[in-house]
Amino acid sequence: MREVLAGTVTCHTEEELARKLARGNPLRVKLGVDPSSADLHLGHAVQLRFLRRMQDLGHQAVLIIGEATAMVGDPSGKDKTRPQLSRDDVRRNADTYLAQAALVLDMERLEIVPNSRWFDGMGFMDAVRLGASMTVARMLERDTFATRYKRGAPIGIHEFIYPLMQARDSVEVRADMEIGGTDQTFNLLVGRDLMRDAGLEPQVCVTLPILTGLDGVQKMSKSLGNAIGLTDSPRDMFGKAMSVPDAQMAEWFHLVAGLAPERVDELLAGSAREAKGALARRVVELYHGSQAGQLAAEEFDRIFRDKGLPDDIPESDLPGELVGDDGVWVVKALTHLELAPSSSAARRLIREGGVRVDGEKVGDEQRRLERGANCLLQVGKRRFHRVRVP
RNA sequence: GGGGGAAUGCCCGAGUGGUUAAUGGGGACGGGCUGUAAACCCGUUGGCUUUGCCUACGCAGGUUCAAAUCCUGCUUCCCCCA
Repeated sequence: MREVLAGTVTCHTEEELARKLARGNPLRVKLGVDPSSADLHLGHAVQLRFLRRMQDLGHQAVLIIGEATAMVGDPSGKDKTRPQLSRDDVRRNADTYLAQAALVLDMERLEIVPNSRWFDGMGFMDAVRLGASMTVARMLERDTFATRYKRGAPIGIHEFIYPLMQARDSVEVRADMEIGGTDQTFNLLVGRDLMRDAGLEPQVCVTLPILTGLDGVQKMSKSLGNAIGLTDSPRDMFGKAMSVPDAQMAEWFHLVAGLAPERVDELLAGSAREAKGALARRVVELYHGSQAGQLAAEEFDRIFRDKGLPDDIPESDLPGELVGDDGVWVVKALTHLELAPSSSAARRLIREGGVRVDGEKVGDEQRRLERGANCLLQVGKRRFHRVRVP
């Protein structure tokens, strides 16, 4: 029991969990994921890691791929309506999603179920019946709906359906436990109601903490640009982890590092710089192996402490059409390489002294790279690109 | 079904006929400081080979020498009444 609940926020209810565990059968632990975006980040990993722990404790993990629900869009924690995705988007996302989940879960012992399996077959009247199991008043109790309603922001009817669909999944897979972030509490609890209605023993609902993003303020989310993706390169992971605010370190250690609590206390008691280095290294190790962690740490020191160069600077040849008699205009090179979004922006960067060629600041917006040159472009402190001019 | 209000740049939000890519804040980016932290300081933040030109204030038209600002229609959202 203690092992199961370590690191969780709430559990509805602990008594029921104890009862289920006491029977000695493996629990069916459900996690629903909406492949609304293809990339998983450390925030998702908090839940995946919990699921993995349950697997290691001998329980059956059930991963629901929300093919149907993703097309509706989960209103949780959103202050506006989410876009609805097409089936193709969803399918495509689901594949990459699973590949990334494999970084954490034991895929051999994972039950993967798309919820389109039952929703595709449902008729309109079935959906109406599903709707009858919930009241508007209860929906409006929800924080996200309440605030949106009060503020006069739109709420689509389909958004009321979402929790019911998620709950229906629990009935279909006969979940013993469903896990989710704390923002999922309501959705998880609806699952209990529907299971009871269906004559099943209600699932236990376990909520997990929501990881704060790199900005230290908002929850980690790709669209907010404050996320570390599970497939980020070791260097990016390390660098991003180093930029986590100090105040967030303890949280990150607990939620993403998976280190022994004594070790965490020890690190936090020491120098902040060292502790964060250990955290960053740990993150890389988890997803790229211990050697990568070591290398990333060394490289980081070299680039940022010793102001050196990274190992693998991307290289490319500039296309011939950019080359004039006097070579390639730096501004064009920057936009072509996507080191700047537009040539106006590239000019600005030059003006601000943020562009270097072979380590030297470019002072002239008209600066060219000579024909046949092979030089190192740098934008800001961390973006490098080596180019050959034909 | 009737009445009223709103729509501005990445976001929030000023601006209600004329020195204007459009006050302010947030975010982001660049520079300085540093531990790629925080705090702080400075700068930038529509596009274009940029003394200039082009495109922008929901969409489409119109009035005017001149419109984000006025008029008409449309779209979307909100509120009140039914």
